[in-house]
Amino acid sequence: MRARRLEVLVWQRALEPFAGRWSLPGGYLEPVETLEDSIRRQLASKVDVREVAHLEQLETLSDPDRVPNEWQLATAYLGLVPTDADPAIPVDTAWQRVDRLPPAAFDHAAIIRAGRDRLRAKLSYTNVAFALAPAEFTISELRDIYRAALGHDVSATNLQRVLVRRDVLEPTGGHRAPGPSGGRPGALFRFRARELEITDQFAVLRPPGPARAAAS
Amino acid sequence: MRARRLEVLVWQRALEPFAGRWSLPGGYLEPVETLEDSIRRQLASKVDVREVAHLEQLETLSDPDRVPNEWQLATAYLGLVPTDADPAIPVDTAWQRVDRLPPAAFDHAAIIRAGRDRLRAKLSYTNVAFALAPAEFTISELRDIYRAALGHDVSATNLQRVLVRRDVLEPTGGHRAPGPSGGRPGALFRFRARELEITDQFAVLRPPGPARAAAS
DNA sequence: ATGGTTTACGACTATGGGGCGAAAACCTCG
DNA sequence: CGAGGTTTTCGCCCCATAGTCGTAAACCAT
Repeated sequence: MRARRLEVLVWQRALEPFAGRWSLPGGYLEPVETLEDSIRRQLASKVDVREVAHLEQLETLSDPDRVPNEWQLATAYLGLVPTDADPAIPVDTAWQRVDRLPPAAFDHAAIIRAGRDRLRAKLSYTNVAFALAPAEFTISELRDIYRAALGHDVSATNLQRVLVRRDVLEPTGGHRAPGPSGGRPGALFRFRARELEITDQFAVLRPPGPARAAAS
Repeated sequence: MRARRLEVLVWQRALEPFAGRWSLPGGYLEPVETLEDSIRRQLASKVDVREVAHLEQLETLSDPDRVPNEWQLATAYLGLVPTDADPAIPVDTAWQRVDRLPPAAFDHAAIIRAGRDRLRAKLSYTNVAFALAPAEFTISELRDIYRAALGHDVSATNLQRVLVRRDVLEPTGGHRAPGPSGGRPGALFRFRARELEITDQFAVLRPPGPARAAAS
């Protein structure tokens, strides 16, 4: 999230193929390391992004034509960085708006779309947003994040009610001072957990029985 | 689905490592082919399964220790076969119950669990069941499939209502003759589509607006 | 104090799944 | 041919949860 927009970190290729086009950060898997270790290594060395709050595998691409004159497999990962993190990035890299992406190299446009879709879906039934939000935030700020990621407006009332009921959000007790134009100060919230949790309530055709356990 | 049970097709390894333990069918990626092509080739040649109604990528495993004395990556796929398909399988292969799996080789037990979980989740918000069900079936038969895959009982009333409302099921008009113990003949249904479709109704925090389109 | 702005909260509505019981449609047996 | 048993179907009601809206609360500036 940058400037209330969902953005990707990409770098502009200097060499052929696809010189001048934008490419996702990445690199070769070294022996002997895990894919995830490799990703973290690439990010740390090439673009200095250590604040990755969430990392998950998207898909392994194997189309023989995805790289010209070469047969190259790639495993794409989705990595999320909080809004308040502002990593130093090399000169040839930049944050680009996901919804107005300049021409991308290889199949990276499709990967980015897949990542965006995965994020959108998971915003509905998980607490992934913890990986985009800062430690504390008001509902309005969180609303901006959801709006940018989902691509449409979101009701603040609803957002708060849903996330609090699901126990993914909790109030910190603090309040944020209002802006220059005044207004009631917003209550601060935080994510109860800062790792992926799934809300299982979406399972349909549930097991029978007199309702699920409820704390007294 | 075999005998009202969710089962996996595995083969018993003859050689070390893991001699005697059960292993998922698979093999090496040949140059130059897609991962999916490779899977289909392996299945067709090694175990003669051509009736795979649905095939989707699960995950790529890269733990350096997943194969002893060797560094081997693997991409796991989930493949589903309808109940009425009964492929000829080699002597060293067998269908094994997923919920009572004999000792598996490598990390295959985890893969099988991941596949089962993916299937369970998708039964809730997609029409994957088309890949398990025969062309026509009664609600009771479909109920058996859901029960076996989900691991718990399912209400037939609910199953029908939900799937028909979502427009994933449609009546064929035919009826199945009752069994030896009598009973009302069940109406036959079919899946409207025989490829993966997602029910988007689960998106929470929907875009605002005066309800979504409704056919007049 | 007044008006403008932002946030919070309660009340109402809509949607869709779960549970249950009665009715329908078939069997077998006397 | 009727009675009893079995399986399927269907309608009705309940409840959980999300979406909408209006009003009150809490702040600013003038």
